Amino acid sequence: MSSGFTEATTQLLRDNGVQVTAQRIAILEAVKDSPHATADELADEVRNQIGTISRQAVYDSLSVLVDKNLLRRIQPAGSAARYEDRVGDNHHHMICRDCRTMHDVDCAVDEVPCLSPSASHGFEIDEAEVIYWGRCPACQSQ
Amino acid sequence: MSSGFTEATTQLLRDNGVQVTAQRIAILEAVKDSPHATADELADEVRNQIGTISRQAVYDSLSVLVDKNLLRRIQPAGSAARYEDRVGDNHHHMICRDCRTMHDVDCAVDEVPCLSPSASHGFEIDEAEVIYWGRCPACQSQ
DNA sequence: TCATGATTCTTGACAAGGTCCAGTATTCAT
DNA sequence: ATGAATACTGGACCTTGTCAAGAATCATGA
Repeated sequence: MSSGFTEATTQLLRDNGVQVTAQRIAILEAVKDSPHATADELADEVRNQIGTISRQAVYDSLSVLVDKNLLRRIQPAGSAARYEDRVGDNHHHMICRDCRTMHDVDCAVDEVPCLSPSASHGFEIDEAEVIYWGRCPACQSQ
Repeated sequence: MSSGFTEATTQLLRDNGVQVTAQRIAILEAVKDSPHATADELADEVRNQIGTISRQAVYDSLSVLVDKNLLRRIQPAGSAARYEDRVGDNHHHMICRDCRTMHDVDCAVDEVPCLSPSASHGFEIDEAEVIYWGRCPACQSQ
């Protein structure tokens, strides 16, 4: 948005060994501005900022940023992948079945139990993804 | 498969207010035979049993059966929807990042905590979906 | 500051997984 | 047995995402 933001974002990319391009800066800032947006929504937002971007560049940038752990990808059942910049903590999501609104939720039982299923079958588990499904207050009152 | 199975399946459909058709019986039995299969895989299996079925009928049947709670749909990131007939208990899944094998896992912390996020934001939660991501023993030893 | 090579972006084709629609066939209740 | 309700078929279509080849951009050393 402002050049101040852009500068910080540039530094963030550099610090993480990601080549700096206008597209990547714009994508990263778009995700910050609207967490839980889809690739398509982000593309639209970026076009408002820098005029134009190809679909492929959106997907490429998002992949790189997810790989470098600057973004997190969430892929709820029945909808396109969504992205957020809140990384490094073990938080989960709550999604409304009707309007698909997504909210962040802190880990229910304090991080460790989240990674401990009752029987691991020899699996080496690195992530426990939790999604709470239900109805948001707005949709309940209808 | 055998007519004995078919009869039981017929009854199950009737008991749940689902109109009985050859396609639905075949779908339901295919899911029993191969849990965690995709719609496409199930279609193939059904074709082996009853000769032919349209793609649409597969999707329609699966939707009805999921709605009536005779099947459960699981939609892990990066792969097509999968179906299982183990319904009514609160079990979760563990998926190998490499080979995508899916295993059932009983609820980690005993059902109740699973449905209790730390802050519900007014949501009325009806399901906590948990997916453990990691690597299966086979893929670890490579 | 500029040339240079490496990386990234654009464009267009393609694929998987689902959905929509109109017409036909089946099932169920009377 | 028959008609109304429901389900199935086949084909077109949409969305989300990937692949590939050439053009543009970025980072580095001189």
